[in-house]
Amino acid sequence: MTSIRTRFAPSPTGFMHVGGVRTALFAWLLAQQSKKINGEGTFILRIEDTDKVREVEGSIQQIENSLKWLGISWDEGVDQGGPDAPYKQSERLAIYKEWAQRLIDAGRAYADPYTPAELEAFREQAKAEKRPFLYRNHRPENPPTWDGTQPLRFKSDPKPYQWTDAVMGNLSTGEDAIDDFILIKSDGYPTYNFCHIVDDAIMGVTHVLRSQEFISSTPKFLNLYEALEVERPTLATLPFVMAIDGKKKLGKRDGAKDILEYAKEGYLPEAMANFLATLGWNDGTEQEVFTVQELIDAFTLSRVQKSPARFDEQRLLWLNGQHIRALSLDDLYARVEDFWPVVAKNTDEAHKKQVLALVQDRLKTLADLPILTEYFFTEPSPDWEMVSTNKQLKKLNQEEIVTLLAATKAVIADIPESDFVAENIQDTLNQLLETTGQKPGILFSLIRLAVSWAPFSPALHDTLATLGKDTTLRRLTESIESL
RNA sequence: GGUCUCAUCGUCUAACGGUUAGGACACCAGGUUUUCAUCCUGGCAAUCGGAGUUCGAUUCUCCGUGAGAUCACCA
Repeated sequence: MTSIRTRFAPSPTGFMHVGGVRTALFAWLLAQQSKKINGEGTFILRIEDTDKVREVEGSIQQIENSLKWLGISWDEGVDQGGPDAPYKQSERLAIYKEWAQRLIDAGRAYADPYTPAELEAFREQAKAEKRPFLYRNHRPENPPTWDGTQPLRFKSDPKPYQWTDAVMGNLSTGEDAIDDFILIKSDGYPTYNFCHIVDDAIMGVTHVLRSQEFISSTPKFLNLYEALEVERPTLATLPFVMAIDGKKKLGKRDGAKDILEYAKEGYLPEAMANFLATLGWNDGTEQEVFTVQELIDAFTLSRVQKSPARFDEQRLLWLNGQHIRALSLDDLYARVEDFWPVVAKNTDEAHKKQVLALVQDRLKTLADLPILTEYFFTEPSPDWEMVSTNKQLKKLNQEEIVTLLAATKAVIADIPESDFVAENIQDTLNQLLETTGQKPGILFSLIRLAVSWAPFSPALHDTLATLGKDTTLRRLTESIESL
């Protein structure tokens, strides 16, 4: 494998959604793989800001933050430079002008003399005659010298194309797909169609990954590569990521979320990377859960799916749980810093870690932490409806409840402070089961509610051990008194 | 409308032309002495339709059908 150079080239028009991030991820994986195999591999972050109208303030920062969150770093790019700096297209206008001049000199570009109204008339005429509109059918015979105030058009060489796409396989089109498109707009900025090809050539990009919507523009690009006499990179067209319920491609207008929203919702970046990578790609084995390193090793363009995939949040949620459980306690602790319930604010690290260990298996997202742990940090309010609506406990009358809780208090109080650990508590409670003649479903459920007043909690003996002897006794007392 | 692309369980997918069409998510049932979750076991569930090629098509070809993309001085 030769050394791979890939790039991610977003336009700064807002936040990043999952579709865009997946394209970046695949390109990055390819570069990392190349780095690993032969020591060389480059991932470039280039900003395509040639549409000043659609540009959104702060987008570049947002894009960088999104990539960083996912663990994607770039070797060359806007904020850190590189051999082909600048990496912002609005700062490269002179380069595009120079390349455009080459095309003009070679007779492959000309000034567009028509007004927008005239163009519109051509279009309507074509529509009325039910034939496709092609600008080249109206190519002016003696175009004016280009002075930068008119758009500069590519003089295309229409012909059928056949090419191989690294994902889609063999593709072909007829000559109708080729037209005289605009290279440089009348505002002096180049179009995407032109400048991305120039930049990819200058930057030595070997693999161009982009989403499916560009597939029908590819023949135009092929035509331009020839006119520019530059080598064509490997083209890889990724299928769309579709909206969850609909059949439309996932876009900002169709409810696509900012990737950073998922961070706020408690998703792990490695889970998101795993999810995005396996959305439309698999390594041919039955492995479902991948670390980022495993993805780097296993990724191949040839195994990317040709058909669009739907964004399945259930699967993302499951993967997130898998990755949370794979974390060491210390690592998890570092990640949940912003997710503790506010009442845990002044709790010491040791206790928080103890609680965290108990709920690690129960977290689907980091944001589940408060509901799972709040009662460890603050006194819960007794809610006897939880007992009266419980299908096992509702048979108990008030007297029985008091008797059982009082008995529990007594045996708990008998455990020496220094022996108040899960194992001993379990033994004690098991004995209590025998002396009271109760089933675990009744006695344990009652105790669990009396000390936590939570809809669910970890194993009872673990919960009590973590609460500590004093707290356990206090809550039992409070619960009895509140009855 | 022109051009182009795609098509296996509800979803994500596996299957060098030969498999009882496999796995995962979700869902359902059972188990792990309370709950929730984890974990384990089992269950439900698919090759868009029609021709052809072949001893044999999920797989190759053609025609339909369905879905999507694109036809900008947006990227």
